[in-house]
Amino acid sequence: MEVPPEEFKLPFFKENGFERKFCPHCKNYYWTQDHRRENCGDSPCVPYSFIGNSPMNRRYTVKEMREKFLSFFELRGHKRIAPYPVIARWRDDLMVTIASIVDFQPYVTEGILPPPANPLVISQPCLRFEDIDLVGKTAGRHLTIFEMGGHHAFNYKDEPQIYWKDETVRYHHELLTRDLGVPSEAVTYKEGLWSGGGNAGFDLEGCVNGLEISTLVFMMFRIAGAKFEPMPIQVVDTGYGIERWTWLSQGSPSAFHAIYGNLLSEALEWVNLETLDEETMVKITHYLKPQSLGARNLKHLSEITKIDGPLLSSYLESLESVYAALDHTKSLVFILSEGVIPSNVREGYLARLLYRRAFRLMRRGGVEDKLHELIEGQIRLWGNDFPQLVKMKDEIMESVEAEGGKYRETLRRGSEMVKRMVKSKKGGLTKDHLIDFYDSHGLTPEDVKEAAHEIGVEVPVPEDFYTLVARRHMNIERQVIDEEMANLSNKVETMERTETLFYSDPYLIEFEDKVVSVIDDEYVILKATAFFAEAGGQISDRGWIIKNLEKFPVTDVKAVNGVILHKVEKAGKLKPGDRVKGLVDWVRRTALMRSHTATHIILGAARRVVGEHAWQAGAQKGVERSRLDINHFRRLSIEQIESIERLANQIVMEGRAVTCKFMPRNEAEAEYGFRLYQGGVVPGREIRVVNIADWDVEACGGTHVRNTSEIGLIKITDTERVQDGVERIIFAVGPYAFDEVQKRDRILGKTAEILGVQRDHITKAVQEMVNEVKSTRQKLTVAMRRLARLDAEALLNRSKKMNDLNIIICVLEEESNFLIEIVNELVKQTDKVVAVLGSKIEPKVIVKSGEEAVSEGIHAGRLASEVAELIGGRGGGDHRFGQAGGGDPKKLEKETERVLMIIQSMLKDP
RNA sequence: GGGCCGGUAGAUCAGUGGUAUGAUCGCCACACUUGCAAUGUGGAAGUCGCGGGUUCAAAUCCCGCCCGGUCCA
Repeated sequence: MEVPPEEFKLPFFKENGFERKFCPHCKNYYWTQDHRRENCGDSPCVPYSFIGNSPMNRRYTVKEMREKFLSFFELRGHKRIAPYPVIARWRDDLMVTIASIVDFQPYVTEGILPPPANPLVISQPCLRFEDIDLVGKTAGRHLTIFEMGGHHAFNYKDEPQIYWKDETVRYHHELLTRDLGVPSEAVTYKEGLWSGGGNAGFDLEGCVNGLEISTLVFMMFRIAGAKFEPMPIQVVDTGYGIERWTWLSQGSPSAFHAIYGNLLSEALEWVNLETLDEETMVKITHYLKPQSLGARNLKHLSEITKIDGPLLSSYLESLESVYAALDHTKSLVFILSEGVIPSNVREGYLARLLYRRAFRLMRRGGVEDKLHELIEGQIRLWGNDFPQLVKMKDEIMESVEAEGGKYRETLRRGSEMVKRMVKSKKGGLTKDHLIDFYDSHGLTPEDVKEAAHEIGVEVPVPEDFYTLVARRHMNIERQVIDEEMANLSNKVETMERTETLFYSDPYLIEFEDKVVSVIDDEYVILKATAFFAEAGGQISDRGWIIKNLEKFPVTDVKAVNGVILHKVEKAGKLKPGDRVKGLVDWVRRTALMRSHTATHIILGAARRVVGEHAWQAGAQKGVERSRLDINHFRRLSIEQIESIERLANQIVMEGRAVTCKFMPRNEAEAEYGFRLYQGGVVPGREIRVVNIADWDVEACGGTHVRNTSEIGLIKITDTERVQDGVERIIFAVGPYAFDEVQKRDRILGKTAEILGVQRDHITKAVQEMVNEVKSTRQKLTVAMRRLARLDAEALLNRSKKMNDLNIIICVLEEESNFLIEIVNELVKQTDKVVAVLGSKIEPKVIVKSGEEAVSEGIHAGRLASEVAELIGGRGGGDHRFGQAGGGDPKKLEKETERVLMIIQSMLKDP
């Protein structure tokens, strides 16, 4: 979409002599006061000119710049808002907070909720992974984590405007030029279109001396599929890159110098780069590009820095690595501080990706042992401004240790695999092998190269490696649409929402009502209902709808767009307007209420036992069994499980009050924080908050008991690892928990009875018995072998002679396994033997040819095949050993002569 | 959530339809040694992840499940 030429004809530009010009490099329009200017002022159209030459009036740290920004807008009527988490748990369309406006989407931007203040100002840590490959290569223009300073104004129709384009640009210009001293002519405003998080609008990008420092978005569209629709409100959505402003103020060789200060110096020392003086770094900065430096550029840079080519190359690589490692570890600590566990799914994968990349970057310089020190350094550096980091420090470090162990294990296993592969493949490794190693085993081409190098084999790495990997992953996304739900959704579109009696009184069993509608002779809709529809992992109620004296079983209950549908047997007999009675299956419902409250209690207990990172990763509340999945980086130990169980039951015994109430989303978040969203995103302006006194608070739409004592008993029956980083706790409640305890007791009792020992001695008795069985099995094997030897001797004595070979053909009353033992014993005694042994017990014939017999031409497999034909079966094998089956081995007795003839014919002429 | 790789002795793994005489490390015993280590000799150790199917015959082929790893959203 093109920016309309009139879009930014602002009074501010006119008053101050700004002119709209066209940038021939990037083909964008921009506004400037400098009439001789020939470019938009953003890189790469123009090189950085602020490095070593800051246009600002003093140097700022990130903290100072953030404060400068926030207080500037505070003084101008904006309310300062605390930052939101970097993991966007309140959204189901985004994993991470990519911009400050994300905090207010979609409820505020859709006009459903009021903003926390209007206008407001915030400095929001944001994560972006699109350009992760460029981090470090561009001196800090690309980062995975940055703070976005945003001042936002929300303008509603029919209400006085807070402010819009003109005032936004005035604020920006004032802060930049008057407060920070940047010459007004140095500032350009480039026109563009920004979209993200479901909204879009035209924008102006503020640039100074080659650096884009802000994006001023005037959000007025909602993105619906491929179309832009107007939004109900107009939102000033600004993004000030706090780190870039800081960089600009310092004019330092890279943004990393400005952001990390001493932590960067420390890291540079690790890789012996502390000797690089600032002047040299500045020279180098201009050569840091996304693409690798060509030979000519390298030569040129080598001349101006007076550093040897190869040495310079290694400096550049180390510098990029240190830069990127700093960025990645900062991202990592922010993500981990919010309870994310590195794993192979969703946000866990982002944490793993960051850890592994950082590890590899550090390893390039041989300093991967310093990685955890660097991570601690990040917590120290940012902990003052973001106390969550300090609070979670121990958990972060523990999680990092666990992840480090896993990665080292992956590398160890991988390098062994590479070495084996290299040894077995004489032709060397191909591109496909490299891709396989990466895709299936997490080894980068560098890892493979290194492992192969250790055993003296060189592996070429293709330039376009990651493109090849990406190509392999290109496939069409399949979209599964629930047709039934879509169909129902259409049919209830115009209906009123059903009144939810189960919220006003969760203990209501029986109610009277009128049928509103019947859909497809299957679903009955009432005006109000006490039947709970499946939601939040709680399965639906069952029960009956009664008309006159006829009972109609309710087999399922669904909620579609707030309309509750009762799936009723023989629903066709019910008509709109019928007076009916609803009766909820109370045994089932009580069990579900107990399970649901118990789930919250166990989650609270798990958090206290394993740590704050124990977020709910999923849950299902059933009648007999329920389960709760939690985030954790290790298997739960027996002790931890017992502690969780003990704590949970303590809460049950204490009889704590459980309250459920609807609260405005803003208030609930302010009071309880984002931990509310354990069960995932909860839609709506008002959310239902379930509070177990001083134990656990969650946004939840389920039915709960009024007091924890009603649960009676919680028994954890099992835990399992659902996937990396997720532990599943399976439990039973109330009578089902009691049943479970009795059942276990019964099993123990029965076991003790069978063993004939007291319960306390079961373990010992079983151990002894297992030992006994093992030794008996050994003795049996020995005895069988001895028997087989005796049989072998006897058979050999009765054998027929052919040439110098002993021929044995007979049918025995033995299983084929034992026949195999016999023939093995036979060849131990002489290699001049051919044996064809049939079994009377199963349809099997075993054929064995001793080594001497083999060399004389007897092929056991072929013999087995021919014998099989005689007895009506099939068979085969190799030259030493054959077996046949399927026919009747007893026929062998009558066919002895024929078998002898076959053997005769196989013999080579002497 | 999807793709890919894997599951065989305590550990790491060979084993592409025909007897698990499996390999290395570790373990045990004995020998050598003042002792340890090293070495030598011998030995123990396996429901081939689970369930079905195909076949005369399956660790091996097919299907389903479970578990682990890994890449990508």
